[in-house]
Amino acid sequence: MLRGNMATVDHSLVAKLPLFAGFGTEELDEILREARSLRIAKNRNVFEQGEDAHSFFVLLHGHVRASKTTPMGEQVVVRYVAPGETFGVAMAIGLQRYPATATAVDDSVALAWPSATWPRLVARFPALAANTLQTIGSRLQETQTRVVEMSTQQVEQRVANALLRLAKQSGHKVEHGVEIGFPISRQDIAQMTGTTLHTVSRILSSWESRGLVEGGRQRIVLREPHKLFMLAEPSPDGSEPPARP
Amino acid sequence: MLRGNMATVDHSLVAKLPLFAGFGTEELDEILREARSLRIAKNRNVFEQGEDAHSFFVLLHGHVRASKTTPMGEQVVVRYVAPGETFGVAMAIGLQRYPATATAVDDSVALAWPSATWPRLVARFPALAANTLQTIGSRLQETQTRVVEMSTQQVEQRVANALLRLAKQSGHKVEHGVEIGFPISRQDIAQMTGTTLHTVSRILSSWESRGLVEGGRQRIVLREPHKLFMLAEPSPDGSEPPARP
DNA sequence: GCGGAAGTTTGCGCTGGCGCAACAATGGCA
DNA sequence: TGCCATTGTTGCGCCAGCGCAAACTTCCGC
Repeated sequence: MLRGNMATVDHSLVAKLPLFAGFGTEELDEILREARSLRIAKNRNVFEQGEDAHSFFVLLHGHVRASKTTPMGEQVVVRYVAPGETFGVAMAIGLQRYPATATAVDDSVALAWPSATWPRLVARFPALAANTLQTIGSRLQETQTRVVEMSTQQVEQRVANALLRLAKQSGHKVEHGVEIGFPISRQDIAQMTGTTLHTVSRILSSWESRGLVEGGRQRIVLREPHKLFMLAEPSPDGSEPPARP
Repeated sequence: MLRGNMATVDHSLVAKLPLFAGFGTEELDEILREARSLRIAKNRNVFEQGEDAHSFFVLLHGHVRASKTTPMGEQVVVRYVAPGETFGVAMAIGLQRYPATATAVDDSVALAWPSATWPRLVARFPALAANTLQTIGSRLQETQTRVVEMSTQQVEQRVANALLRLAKQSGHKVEHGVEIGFPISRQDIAQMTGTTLHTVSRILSSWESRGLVEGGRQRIVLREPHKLFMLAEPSPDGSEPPARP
């Protein structure tokens, strides 16, 4: 079954989504009635950069990578979407087209609303706009943090930060540490941190030899998150002179 | 006069702000009644990173720089605020504290609302949330563009892009080109592009010798915006192989 | 008009990380 | 089971841009 109606969706799960914070059962039903659910097979695109923003989504299962391609053909990973998060909300922020490509990195399931329903839903449930504002605000924060890191940190620190963030978002405990909950290549990490897969590979190799992480094909386990954290965090020990007195 | 009521503010100007798009005169009055206007002398902070987010602002005159300081004491310029733009909207996106420091780079005037009024205003005028959503969405776009640039471009291209953006936002025509409309140092540009003031200085010197720009103390005139644009734009001529086939 | 602070320019040497290249390991699929 | 495509590893040389340092210029306050 590729598409279904909402009767098949776990209601108690949907009710917990940030997007629907503060909504009652009836309101929820009214909103969900407009959505369809869809499966996305691993490595398929949900939508592509530049495409008309026909729908917005909430991810229910799986993981989705949002990436941008430059005119030169280089790719940059914008973020990974975890279950419960919204994506493709271009229309809500005033865009006619998707600014990035969304690719399932695992078999995934999402709810989809036609973008055209957004204005009506917002008019009827103003809290939707407020909730989305919080979400987009958080994303802005994260993106700015990334800019700061890229401006001030070395590659090794950036990679450490990226992995810690992924582990926090989508990590699950395994025998010897925390494993990133979806397939991710050296290339992907490079595209998240503004470096090359070669450099990422070297860094991970070095970490592996020190017992900090354990790697595999598209697979990373953090064995010593605390040590990684120390690597990531530039210690403000020696008092740096403020640049602008 | 440091603080005044709204009677002194040019009404036709305020009515054009994106934040108040679609508002009628009476609604506008009701909102403006809650604001106070304030002057900020050049080089004074409107608020500081980490400080309690007591107010949000709309800039009426002047220019404000938003910057973040890392634990190591390094500064990164997040953006420059031009007249008409909102800033310090931390509360609206769910933050208790300002995530950055706002500094007037010129004598400036702003409207200020206590953050506590935001929930009430939004409840009364849902369009406020929608408008703010658009604004924050645009900012997210810009910040992501910056991430992409920092990931894929050389320093020279990034500086060119930064200057072109500043010129578009706050440039005014002068005899021999377009001048950035506020004082900006090499250091500032370095902090916008993730490099050092030395490198920026070298680049600008090189450009100046080629007649592309004209520099001065805290002053930059773009004499050949089009040539700068060509420098900034990585030409996708030779077809680059797509990284992810 | 003078002195000092802030901003800018420029030379020099060094290095983090990139680009290239070759090879190895892994997993999917026939 | 064996082949092939994808992904990962590693050595080597190079260079864009950083860090340091010194000198110069402009502006501002006294």
